[in-house]
Amino acid sequence: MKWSDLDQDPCPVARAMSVVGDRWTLLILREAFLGTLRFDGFQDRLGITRHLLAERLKKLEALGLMHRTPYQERPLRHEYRLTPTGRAFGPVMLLLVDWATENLPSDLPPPVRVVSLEDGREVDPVVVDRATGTPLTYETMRLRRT
Amino acid sequence: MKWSDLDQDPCPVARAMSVVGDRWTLLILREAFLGTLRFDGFQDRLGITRHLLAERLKKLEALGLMHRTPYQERPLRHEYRLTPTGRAFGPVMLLLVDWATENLPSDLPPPVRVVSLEDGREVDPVVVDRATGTPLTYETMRLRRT
DNA sequence: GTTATGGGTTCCAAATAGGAACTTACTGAT
DNA sequence: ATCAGTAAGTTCCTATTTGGAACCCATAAC
Repeated sequence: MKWSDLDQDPCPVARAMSVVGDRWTLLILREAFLGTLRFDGFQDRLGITRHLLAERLKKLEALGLMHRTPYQERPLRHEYRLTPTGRAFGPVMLLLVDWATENLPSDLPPPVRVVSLEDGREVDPVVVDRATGTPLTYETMRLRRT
Repeated sequence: MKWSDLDQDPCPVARAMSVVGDRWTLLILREAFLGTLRFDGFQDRLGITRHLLAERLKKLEALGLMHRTPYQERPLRHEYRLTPTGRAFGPVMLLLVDWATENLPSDLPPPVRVVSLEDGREVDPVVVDRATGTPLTYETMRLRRT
């Protein structure tokens, strides 16, 4: 299997990995969700090399998670924003944060949290089935080959 | 930032990336959720090199997502199973599958799906707040630096 | 004794990542 | 007019990871 063709794989897990399986990409998305818009903003926050940052942003644009739009001309400068596809990744990011917080221990307090826009309180996510409302966990569901 | 220290980072997104940010690891977890138990089972299914598979399994064991137990002695042979931490990754995997299916198009039908153990029907996941039941999307929540 | 099975390790080439300097196109200050 | 600064990259070179194949070991089966 070639890494570069992973985004064409029929398996959604493989296509998801073409996004989150690249070094740095998840952190770039974190910054985007936190409101970072510009190339140097990502670079300063993450300490990623400019070279890789340019590549990752290009790939995220190609995959449709981010888009680049000019915020000024002369000199031409662009900003990077999440597309609807990128924003739809929000719940996945939330679940990743929740899972890592609960399952990969750290002695330092987390420098980010997810808050409700309604009341500003930290959210406590649970995945349920849309139709029945049943919580979906390893105990109530299975991945199956079709 | 050193890649090898990512699992010690105070940010849960960084710690999550230490799991899903390695090449192959998400696919290894997919196979584990599908029921694969043995080294050669993973290797046959994925076409990963034995070298990398051994490394990834070691890392997943070290991070606490999988554990290795003997299923026979003479000759000693082990199988790999998800730990509670690994099984807790189930809802994240489910959300990743759902997001990729909806947002990263493929012309071929997906070779896996997630079904309910109760009625066998394909699940339709939605993330809600445990206390209020409010759906959690980009429109109702934000990641914040603390 | 030879072949097969399961679970690895070793070796080397190829691809990817990291670090630093360089480039382009301006703006604003001296 | 020159110099420093800003924003967004690109280039070059080295270090680390990955990919591919072969090799190793213990045992069982033919």
